[in-house]
Amino acid sequence: MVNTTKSRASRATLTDVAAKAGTSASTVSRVLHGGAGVTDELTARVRLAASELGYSVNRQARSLRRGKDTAIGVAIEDFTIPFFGRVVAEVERAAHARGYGVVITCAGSGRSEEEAVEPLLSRSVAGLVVATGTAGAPQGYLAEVATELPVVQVDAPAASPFSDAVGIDNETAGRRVTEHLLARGHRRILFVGSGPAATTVQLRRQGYEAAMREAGLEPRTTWMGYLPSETTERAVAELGELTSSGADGGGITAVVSGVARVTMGLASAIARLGLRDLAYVAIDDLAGADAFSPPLTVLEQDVETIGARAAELLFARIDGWDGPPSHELVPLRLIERGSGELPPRVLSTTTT
Amino acid sequence: MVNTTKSRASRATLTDVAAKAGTSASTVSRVLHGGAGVTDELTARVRLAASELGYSVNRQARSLRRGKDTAIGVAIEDFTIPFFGRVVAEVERAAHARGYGVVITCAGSGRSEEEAVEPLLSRSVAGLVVATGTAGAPQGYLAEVATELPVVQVDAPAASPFSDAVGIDNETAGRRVTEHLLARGHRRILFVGSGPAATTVQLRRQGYEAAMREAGLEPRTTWMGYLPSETTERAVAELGELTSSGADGGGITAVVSGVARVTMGLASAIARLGLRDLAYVAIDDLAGADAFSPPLTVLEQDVETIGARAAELLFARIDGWDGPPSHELVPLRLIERGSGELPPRVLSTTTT
DNA sequence: CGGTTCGTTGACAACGTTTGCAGGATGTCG
DNA sequence: CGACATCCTGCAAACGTTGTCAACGAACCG
Repeated sequence: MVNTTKSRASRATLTDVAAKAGTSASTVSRVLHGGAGVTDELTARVRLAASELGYSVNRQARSLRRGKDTAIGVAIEDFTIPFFGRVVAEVERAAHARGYGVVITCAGSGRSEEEAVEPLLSRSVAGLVVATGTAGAPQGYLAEVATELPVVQVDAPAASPFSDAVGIDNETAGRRVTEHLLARGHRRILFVGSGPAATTVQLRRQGYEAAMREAGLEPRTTWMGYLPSETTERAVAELGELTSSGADGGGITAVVSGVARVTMGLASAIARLGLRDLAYVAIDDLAGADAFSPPLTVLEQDVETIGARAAELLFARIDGWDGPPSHELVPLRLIERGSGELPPRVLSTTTT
Repeated sequence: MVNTTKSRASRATLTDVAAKAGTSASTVSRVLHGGAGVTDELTARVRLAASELGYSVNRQARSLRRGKDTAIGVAIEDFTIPFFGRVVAEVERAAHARGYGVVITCAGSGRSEEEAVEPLLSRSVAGLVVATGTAGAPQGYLAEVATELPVVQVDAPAASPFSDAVGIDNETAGRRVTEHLLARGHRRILFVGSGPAATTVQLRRQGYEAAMREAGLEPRTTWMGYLPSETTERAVAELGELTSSGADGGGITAVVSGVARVTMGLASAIARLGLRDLAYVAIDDLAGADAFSPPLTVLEQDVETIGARAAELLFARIDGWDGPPSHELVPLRLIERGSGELPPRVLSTTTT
């Protein structure tokens, strides 16, 4: 009763609840968290007092005492990319279900790994989900962090000796889309990536190249910009030439987009250039892919499963599981919508 | 030196630094945070010791002591929606620049406002960015929170008496896209929204209706699903009928998409139905809008500015600014890409 | 040369929670 | 009826930081 006036100003504390229930803070803590070993009658009294005061735990104090926060950290390369947003959504859902908070940080755009992750570590997060796969290889610092803290990498370019990872088999992805086009008779297929720095894209390209070489064909790769507009401009400038008969005896008849980032711009360029007979397959699904004409054939990765598995692995580690580092691969699904099933364009100089 | 072995196991503490520098924790705190009133020589010694030990502050302890965390909370309706991802990116950038962390929570999908925000409040965040505008009106709980804590609402349906808000003028948005179509001769224009519950969409519809009535025309509204696939199915079923001559003497010749959520599905349906002469304008820009055929005319809101201003307002409040609640409106920009500039379709029963 | 003032530093308490430990009460068995 | 075990509860310390307060030394002025 003595605290009633005060507790209006700020949040009610354990001591407030204890006073109201006529007991001690320790017991209140036990009732609300520990659970066991308290009389039913007292438990009820404490519960009542707590709910009347609208008590909820002060997590700073708890974390300070325990040395670990009931929160996980999520480091994302770029929040504006839909892939990462979907990962965040899944991870947040899992965390919330377990009473964990989610602290985020952006790991892209020139920040060092250390600079990006420090705000998370200084909060003693219980674990880390790191999704910077398209940015580059994991650096030394993250390995160091992983020795003290569970870390799960999403969309990691390769298995890590120091942390769990969830993602797709990027090389297989590159291979599958290429084989899809090869099976439909395409021979001159162009691979488009966002830039040589992104290791996941490099792996996808390796799959593409392997498939091409096995078919006795010459791979051809080009890089386009980070932003859709950059990609579009570049693609408009390049695609016109590339699709017409080239020096090597014929223009390309099909394009593989190696990463979502360039898919949009490429599609714009193809539409703008009126290349209606150019086959087009993209790795990563895209909202609105079936609004294109023709609707876009994509190799979809199950982002929700990736996010969910990442969270599951992380919480297993937090709960003390101590198996060897695992690298989970999530199945891919090719969605045939039309653009990837176009036959090779008949060359302008030949039959009918 | 005595702490060296220990500090390898966990993070170095103020006391560790103090011991190494041969001074007290208070002084180290002053050097590293307070700044003033310490000898240059001692300051240097402390700095050296801190960097050698790789010290970084334990924010739980600081927050516990200060009563406020150097972190802000961000409540988002749905992380998979690009709009919110972009807001998060901007807010995170601003927070990081000021040394603040960002704790996120999802406020959608059946969670009560209280349930969503509690994990943030129990961390004593210094302020809140709430972006749930498309979900519904702010409820009482948030108003209560806002009395104790700076709150900025993003994409808020209306000005709030209890918190700052940043967004667009939704009614004007609805009006502008409608007038754009009216100016091109359209008379039978359909407004499509995601559902009557979203108040921002309701406001946009009011703008649409006002413009229509002022032109002496009858507004027509329909609601479509949350997911693109739902919208597509519904739209395919409805649009065919609506665009052919109807009971009122003619089918619709133009469509307004009231919110990004349905734009994609609508575009898919239009493409699938082959309605090439149906004019189409959407509120909210969309990645890939210019890959559609014809490229999609949109009324774009400057999401980056919205996010940045939200952060600025919030930090101004955190710094103690105490002006009246403001409701900032961010300018809109109509991007004519083609789909909105199509002339009214000639009715199948008439001339030529 | 003594007194006062200022500048610099360290000791200490407190933030709210958790948890080991001890103490008290109750019940049971010898 | 006494002793011992069991169960429940409260006390107190600790987590790392910050900020108040006092103390110490030096410098300056009278």
